[in-house]
Amino acid sequence: MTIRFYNTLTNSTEEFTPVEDDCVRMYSCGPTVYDFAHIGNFRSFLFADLIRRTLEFFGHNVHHVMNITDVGHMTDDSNADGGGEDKMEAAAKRVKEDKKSGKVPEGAVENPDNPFQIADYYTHAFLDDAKLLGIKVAFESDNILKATENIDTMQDMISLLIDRGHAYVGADGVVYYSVESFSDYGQLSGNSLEELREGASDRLNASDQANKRHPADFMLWKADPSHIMKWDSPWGTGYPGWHIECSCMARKRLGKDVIDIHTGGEDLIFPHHECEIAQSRGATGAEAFARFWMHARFLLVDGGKMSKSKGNFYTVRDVLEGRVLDENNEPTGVQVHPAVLRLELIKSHYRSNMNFTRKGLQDSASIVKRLTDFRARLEAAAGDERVEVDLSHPILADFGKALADDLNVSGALGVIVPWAATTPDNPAEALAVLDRINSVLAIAPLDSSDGDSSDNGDGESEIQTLCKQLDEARAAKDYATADAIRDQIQAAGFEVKTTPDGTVAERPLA
RNA sequence: GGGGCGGUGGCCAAGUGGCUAAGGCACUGGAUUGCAAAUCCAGCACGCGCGGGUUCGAAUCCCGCUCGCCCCUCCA
Repeated sequence: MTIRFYNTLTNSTEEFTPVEDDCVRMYSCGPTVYDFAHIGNFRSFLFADLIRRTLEFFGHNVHHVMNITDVGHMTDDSNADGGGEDKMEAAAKRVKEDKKSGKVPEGAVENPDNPFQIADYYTHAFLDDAKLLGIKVAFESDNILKATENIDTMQDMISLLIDRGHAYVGADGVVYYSVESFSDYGQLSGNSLEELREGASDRLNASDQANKRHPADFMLWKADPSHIMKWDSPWGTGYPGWHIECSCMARKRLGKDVIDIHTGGEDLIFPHHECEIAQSRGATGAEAFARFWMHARFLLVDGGKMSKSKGNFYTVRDVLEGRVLDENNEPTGVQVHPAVLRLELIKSHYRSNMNFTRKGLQDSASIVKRLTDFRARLEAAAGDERVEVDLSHPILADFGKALADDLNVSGALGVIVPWAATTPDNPAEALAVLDRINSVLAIAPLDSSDGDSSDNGDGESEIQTLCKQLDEARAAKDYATADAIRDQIQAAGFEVKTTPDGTVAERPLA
C-alpha cells in the first residue's frame, strides 16, 4: 500500500517512504507545562498518534518521540530582552491560588515557588490525559523527553553552531542564530528573509535590532541570572532559546541527523519549525532535518477560537467530567467517555478546520457505541475461536486505503460503521478485523489491551436491583410502577433499554 | 500587505472528470414493544458558495467574484 501524506515543506501530497526501512523515526512537538493542556493541544497530539498508528497498521516499526517543554520562557521571548513575565512564574501564582481553592489536590505541589515542581505537576497531568486518550507515546517514558534534562545537549549544539558560523554572540551577550548564514531559511513557511525583514519592521524596536545582524535572527541562549530557571553555560548563567530543545532532543533520542516525520500544530510552522530546521541543518550539515513536516489545523469551538473569556476553553478533564456547555451555556453535567473525545478529535481531517461542539460529541458517542456493541456481539458469537487476518481482507483493504490517503479518517469510518451493522458469517474473523481497525482508531475499546469498559462504583448494584424490580413490575403488568422505576433509573443518569434478557441500564457515553 | 486552507442535504462529512453524490447524526413512515428506549426495514440533495469557460461529459479542471478560517507576534 502506498502511503501518501501532505508535506508542509513542499505544499503537496507525497508518497511516504522511510529514510531507512527498519524504522520510521518521528518527532512531535509536545506541550508546554505551565498549565493544563486543552483539547486543541490534544487534537495535535492525537493527530501525531494517528500517524504513528497508521504506519504501524501498515507494518512499519515506528520510533515516536515527544518533548515536554518545561523550561520557563519569557512570555515575550522574541524580544530576547527579558521583557514579559516568565510563564513558570505565572503558573506558580495560579497554582498557589488553586491550592487555596482546593483545585490543586493536597500534596500535589509542595512548593509552588519551585518551578520544577510546577512543571512536574502539569507534566503528570498531561501524561495522564494523554494516556486516557490512548496516545501511545505517553506510555513510553523513554520517548518523552524533558527540555530541562537536556540542557547540556543544547549547549553542545549551540557551540557547534557558533563554530560552524551559524551563530554569534550579540552586543547584548545573547547568542543568536544568524538566519543569513542558512540559505534555506524560510523554505518551510514560505517566507523570504526580505519579507521577514519588512514584516518585522513595525514590530521590533531599534535597540533590539541593534544587537542582531538580521531582525529574524533568533535567540539560542540568554544569560540572565535572575531567570527563574537557569543553568551555567559558556555564555553566562541563563536559559536556552525555545527552538533549540527540539533540534537537540530529536537528534539525540532518534539517533539520526535526518528523521522521517516531524509534527506539530499549524502555528508552529513559523517560527518554531523554521528555526528548528535552521538549527539542525546548520549543526549537522545534512540536506534535511525531517523529510516530512506535518501540521494539524487549529481546533475551533462552537465556530470560533477557544477563549477563556467565552467559557469555551476546555481541558480534557473539562470534557470528560461534563463541563462542556450546552445551548444555554450551562454545563451539561454528562460525563464523556474518553473514547468519545478521542474519536471526536480525530474524525475530521487534520488539515481542515475542526469545530468542536456538543452535537459532534454526541455523534461520536453513537459511533463508539455502535462499534463497541458490534464487538460485544462478535465476541459472543465467536466464543474462544481466534483467527488471524491480513490487510487483504476487503474491509481492512478499504479502511487502509482511506488512511493511506493522507489520513482520511472520515472515509475510513464510512467503510467500517456500516459494516458494524452487519452480522458477519465468520465472527472470529470479523473480530480479528475489528482488532486491526482498533489498533489505529483505539476507540472500541479505547485501549485494546483491556477488555470492555467496566462500570465501577456509583451505586451500580442499586441500579441492578431497580432493573430487576422493573422487570417484576412489568411481569405483573403493573405499568405505573414500572414507569416510575424507569424514571428513577433515568434520573440517575442511565439509559434504560429492554432486552430479551430483561431490563438493562447503561450510562450514556456522552 | 504576504502565505496557506476551505465553502457538498437541518448538522458533521466522504467523494477531486463518467454508474441512481459514501457514511454518521437528526428527521419521517413501518415492524417490534404495555408505553418508551434499543434494534430491524424503508424514505430523506435533479444538486455540490455565485457567475462564466474547457469537455461528449465537472461538485471534481480553468478564469472571475464572494464568504469563512488559519499563519505571518506567545500559542497545538
